[in-house]
Amino acid sequence: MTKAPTVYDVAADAGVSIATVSRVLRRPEDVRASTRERVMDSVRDLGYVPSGSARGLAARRTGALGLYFPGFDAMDDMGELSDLLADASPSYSFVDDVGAAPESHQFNLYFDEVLRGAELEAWRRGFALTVAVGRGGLAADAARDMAGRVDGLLVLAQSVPDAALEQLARRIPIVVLASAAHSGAFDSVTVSNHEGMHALTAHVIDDLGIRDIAYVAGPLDSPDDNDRWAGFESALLERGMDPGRVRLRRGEFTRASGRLAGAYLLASDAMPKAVICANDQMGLGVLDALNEAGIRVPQEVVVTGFDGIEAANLSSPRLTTVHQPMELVGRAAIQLMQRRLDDPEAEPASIRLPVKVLLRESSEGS
Amino acid sequence: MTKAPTVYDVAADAGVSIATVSRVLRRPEDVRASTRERVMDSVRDLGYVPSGSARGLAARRTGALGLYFPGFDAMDDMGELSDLLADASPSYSFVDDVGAAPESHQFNLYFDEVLRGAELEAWRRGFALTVAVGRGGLAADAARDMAGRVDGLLVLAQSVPDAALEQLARRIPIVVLASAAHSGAFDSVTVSNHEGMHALTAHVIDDLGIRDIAYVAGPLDSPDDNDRWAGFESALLERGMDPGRVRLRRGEFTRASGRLAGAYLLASDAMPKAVICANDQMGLGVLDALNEAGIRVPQEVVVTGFDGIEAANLSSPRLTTVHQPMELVGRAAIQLMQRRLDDPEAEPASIRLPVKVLLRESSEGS
DNA sequence: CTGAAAGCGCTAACAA
DNA sequence: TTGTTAGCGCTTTCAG
Repeated sequence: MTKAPTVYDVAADAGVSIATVSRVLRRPEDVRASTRERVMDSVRDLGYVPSGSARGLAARRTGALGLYFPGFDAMDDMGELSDLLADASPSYSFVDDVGAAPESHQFNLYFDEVLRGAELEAWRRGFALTVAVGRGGLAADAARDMAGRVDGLLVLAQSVPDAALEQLARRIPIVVLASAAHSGAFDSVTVSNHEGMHALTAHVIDDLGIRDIAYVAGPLDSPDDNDRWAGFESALLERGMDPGRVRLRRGEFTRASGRLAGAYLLASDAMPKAVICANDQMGLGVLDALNEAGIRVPQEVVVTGFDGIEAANLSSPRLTTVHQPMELVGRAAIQLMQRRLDDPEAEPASIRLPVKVLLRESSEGS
Repeated sequence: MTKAPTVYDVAADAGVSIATVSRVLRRPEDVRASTRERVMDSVRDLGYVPSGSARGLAARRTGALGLYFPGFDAMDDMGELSDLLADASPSYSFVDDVGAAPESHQFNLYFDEVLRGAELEAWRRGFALTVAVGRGGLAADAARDMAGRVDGLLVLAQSVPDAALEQLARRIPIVVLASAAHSGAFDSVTVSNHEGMHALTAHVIDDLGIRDIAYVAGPLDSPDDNDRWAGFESALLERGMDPGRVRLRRGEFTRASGRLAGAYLLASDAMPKAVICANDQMGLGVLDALNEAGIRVPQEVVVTGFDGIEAANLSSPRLTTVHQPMELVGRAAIQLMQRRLDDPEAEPASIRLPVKVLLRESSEGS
């Protein structure tokens, strides 16, 4: 790390001007082959690495896109680095984990997959991807900082205050994920929550012939939850059923709250023939409660989830669910961003991605 | 997106010099309160967002760290954006998923968790995190591009050719993840693969009293696999057992290859009393094979994995395994980076993180 | 095809 | 405490 070589060093070494060095790197075909090779040799010899900052400043584009998410749960603090370096801790330990059943936070999975899709698509288009996860009340600041270093920002719905978002939008393009709310102002990507739940509900009623249904909803302030309920509701209404008479439990989108909901239903006079849950975690929780009570799924009760997380595929019975293409959400968002970067004047567009109803053992059983 | 305001605009609006604007943003306490407020008002009014590039260029630090990983599996191509915008596709579809059992790629999980840890720790220290996943042969180029835009680079072992890495190291600090190979030259973070496997093996032999053991290894070129085998081997040697006589199967770290290994063992004359696998995926595959054959685990055969992925916690029976703290790997790497940034002359350090042997139903059963 | 020169927007001495 | 003034390293006309 002596002193990073610059265009000047390369130019001097190759006996050309800095403009030529720049050209060789950006538009090689505009430079005579012999010159180009001379420059490339110098680049290699000196170990030249172009400064992203300088390039970004001069070209007025950073070549990076940003992905901003609201925060995860708080995490355990880890030991200080000094301890680790001192090798003070044992290199392994035993844990009696028999009977345990830790819960992974659903939000992480969502983030992971969206990120993966965004990263892939960004890479294919030659962008770097910078990620940030907001914590506490500094969302606006963090987002602003990020906005200063990227060419465009992908933001998960509700992770940044609206006012701040509009401010940022004056500087760089914004694409909002998982929210049609802003659809007038921003490009956005959503999934067919409503349609998916509607289709699943219709299947349960029409194909399985079940009309005695309980619904396990999520938090009131979740747009996803609202959309899903609306899809459920409309399916009932279309069939002349009264949504108001459905046994409704509200959970926190967690497995624990699903288990609670399941317990509640078990304690009631009669179990419904189907329990439709607003997400997989809660569906798995209901499954837990039912399994423990010895109720057979799906013979006695059908259970369904929503999201299509991996765990829903590993439960017994495997959980029927509606899969949302999280990875595609990330990819589509980048595509939208590219479009806007290419044509800043385009009308704000909204992509709604299709979902897949995955019929599995928790509803289709013998 | 009319025209992004700059320090000059803010300065003019607030009636101060650009230096003062800069100060208000960087070291607010060096500016008189009244002035500071005047500037802040202008910042707000104009919607000023500092340019990361300009800042990075002038300060010679970008405030970002990079995380570079080797590529995932190829991904399906998605429809073109135009199709999605045209809303040509149905908003949902049904899939008969009964009996299916898709496999998720273990590597993704690893990446996700390391990333999460790195992001958290970076954020706490005021760094942005830029991620890149290498594909194909362009690893060196991608890494170089990244190196130009960050203050330090975290690189997963073997994701970048050694020669390229050394070149980059002349420009910015490098921290290598999951490899002690480079330990002389770079800061690095590893986990106690050897010790973990050793401890697990010792448990099987000493506590469970099993000496008839089969081993399912991973690919030959995996450093992780080598370390784990070495741990296994040493445990045997210490007890006067001959590793050469162990039934050894080599898999691809995938569930499918584990299932194959299981089938092979089933077809042999006599099943061993324990099958120790070099990772969880293969352990789960072995479990699959045994379950299908009606062999009781752990009563007839004990099965163990390595990694501690979520799926190993959801299988039946739940898989005994050695958990590696992937999230901590990410966090520790950032801590090491910080240390080097603070003191470029420090000796290269290597952190080895402890693992946890998780004893679960696949080994501890009644 | 190549060179000269003018910035890009900000930070950091150094003065005042 | 605040202003002046150099650059930071690169891209990009515009000439030649």
